[in-house]
Amino acid sequence: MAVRDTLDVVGGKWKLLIIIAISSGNSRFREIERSIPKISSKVLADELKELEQHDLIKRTVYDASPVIVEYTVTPYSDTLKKVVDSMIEWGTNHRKRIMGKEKVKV
Amino acid sequence: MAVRDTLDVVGGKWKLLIIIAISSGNSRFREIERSIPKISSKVLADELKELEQHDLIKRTVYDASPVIVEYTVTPYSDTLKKVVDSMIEWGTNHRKRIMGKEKVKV
DNA sequence: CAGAATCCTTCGCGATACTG
DNA sequence: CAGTATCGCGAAGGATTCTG
Repeated sequence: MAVRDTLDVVGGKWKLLIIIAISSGNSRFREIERSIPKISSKVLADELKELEQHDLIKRTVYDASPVIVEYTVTPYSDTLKKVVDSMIEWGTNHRKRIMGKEKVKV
Repeated sequence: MAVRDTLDVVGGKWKLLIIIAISSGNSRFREIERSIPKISSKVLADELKELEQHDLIKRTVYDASPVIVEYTVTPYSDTLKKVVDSMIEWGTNHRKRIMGKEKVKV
């Protein structure tokens, strides 16, 4: 099933959030880490590797001192736009729905 | 973040697959279980409860002997259509890309 | 800063058996 | 059939420390 394939690549707790963070302008490791609440550096490092293997992000090392590493999204990750946008839309709407309900529901 | 809200509700390994299974015409517990490879009855039971709490599926008990229980998707679950469709589309394309190794261009 | 290494905890998920 | 009850593994995730 196709949905399963998608979940295998961008499922889990962090991957889409990381892609969003990078595409929002956070390119440095610490920037990404700070922009995602509650993520640890170990988890971030692990996830970045997987995303790079799937060609969804690109890691570039600049030979400075100290060394500078930049993460950017790849053109391929743009194909996830529909997925991300639909999830943003649904989540936004769902939050409104929950908010409106709690004053009526027990 | 909105995506996080969406992941909290339909994230994880099974929830979207269950919704798809039910909306595809599987309404009985064992039908759903059989239509989703590798899922166990415990996991299915747990997930069904959560989905019902989020008003994404409806559980109806018919007083027969033996008792008949039917699961159906709710109108609210239709709002997930965009999410599901975009994931099906992406997963399908991604599989082609993996198979063709570079043949499928973005 | 950008991670690697290590250790530890949580719990999602699974296998099996059993009940009404 | 439609679940529940246990038991428990393994992996995801977390905390801390350390290195270049």
